[in-house]
Amino acid sequence: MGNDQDHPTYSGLHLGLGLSLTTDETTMVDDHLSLLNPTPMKPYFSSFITQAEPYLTLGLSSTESYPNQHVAKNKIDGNYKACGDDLVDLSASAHSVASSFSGGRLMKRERDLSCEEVETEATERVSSRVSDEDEDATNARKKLRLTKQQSMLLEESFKQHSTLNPKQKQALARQLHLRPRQVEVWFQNRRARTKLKQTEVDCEFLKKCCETLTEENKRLKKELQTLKQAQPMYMAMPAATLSMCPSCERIVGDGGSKKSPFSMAPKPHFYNPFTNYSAAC
DNA sequence: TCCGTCAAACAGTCAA
DNA sequence: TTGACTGTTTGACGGA
Repeated sequence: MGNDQDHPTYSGLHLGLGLSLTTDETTMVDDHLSLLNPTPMKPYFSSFITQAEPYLTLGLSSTESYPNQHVAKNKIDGNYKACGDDLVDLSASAHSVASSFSGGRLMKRERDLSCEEVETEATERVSSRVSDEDEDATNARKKLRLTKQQSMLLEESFKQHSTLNPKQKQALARQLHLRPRQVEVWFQNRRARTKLKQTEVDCEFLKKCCETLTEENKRLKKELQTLKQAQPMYMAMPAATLSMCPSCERIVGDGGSKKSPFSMAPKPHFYNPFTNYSAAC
C-alpha cells in the first residue's frame, strides 16, 4: 500500500448513496464495556445497532481534480489511521476534506463511521495521495477526530483508571484501532483537562468564599462601630480584663467567671470549609 | 507524566 | 441560504 500504481487514477467527483450499519463497531464497544462494567449500557448501544442511516457521500476521485489543491494537501498530509494491527494509509482529515466539499452535515456523519467503513471509504478516496503524504508527513501536524464510540470507550476506561500501564495501553489501542501513543496522548490530555476544570471549579468556590467573607467582615465592622457608639465604656475597659470565648464568641470579663454586661450576640454561623472552628463548641 | 502550546475540527452567529 | 468570522474543543507535539 502507499503506491500510486496500486490504485486507479480517478477523474472528477463521485457521488455515492449508501446505508450505514455500525454493527461491527458497536459489538466491539459493547464487548469492551461488558469487560469494564458488569452492566453494560445495552439499551444505549442497541440504538446504534438498529440505526440504518442513509447517507450521501461526495468524494474526490482525483488529486488533480482538487478544486483547492493546496488546502487539501495541507489537510491530508501526514494523517493516517491505524486499523487492526496494520497501519492503513488513509486519513481522518482526508475524508473530512472530501466531505467538506459536500457540507458540514456530511462531515459530522463521517465522524460516526466505523473504522472498517472509514477504511473502505477513505482508502478509495485518498489512497491516490499517498506520495504527497510521504512528502509532507514530517511538517504537517497530524490530527484525527475520534469517533463517538472510540471516545466513549476511552471515557469508560478513564473512569476505571485515569492512568494506564503499558499493557492496558496496548490493549486499549488494539481495541480502538489506534496507536498506543494516541491512547497515551488522549489520557494525558484528559487528565490535564480534568485538572484544569477542577481548578476552575475550585477558583469559583474560593471567589464565592472571598465574597462571603468580605461581606461578613463589612458587617462585623459595622456592628463594632455601632457597639462603640452605643457603649463608650466598652472601649474604656482594659483589654486584659476582656476575653472572648472562641466557641460562642461572647465577650466575658475576668476569665469569664462572671457574665459581662457587654456580651455580644452570637455570631451568625458562617461555614468556613478550611477552618471550621464551630466544631470546637 | 505533566505542562504549555499549536492547530485542525467543529459549532454558533451574523450580515449579505 | 451561504459564506465569513469567531470562539471552543480536542488531538498532537516538544520540553521539563
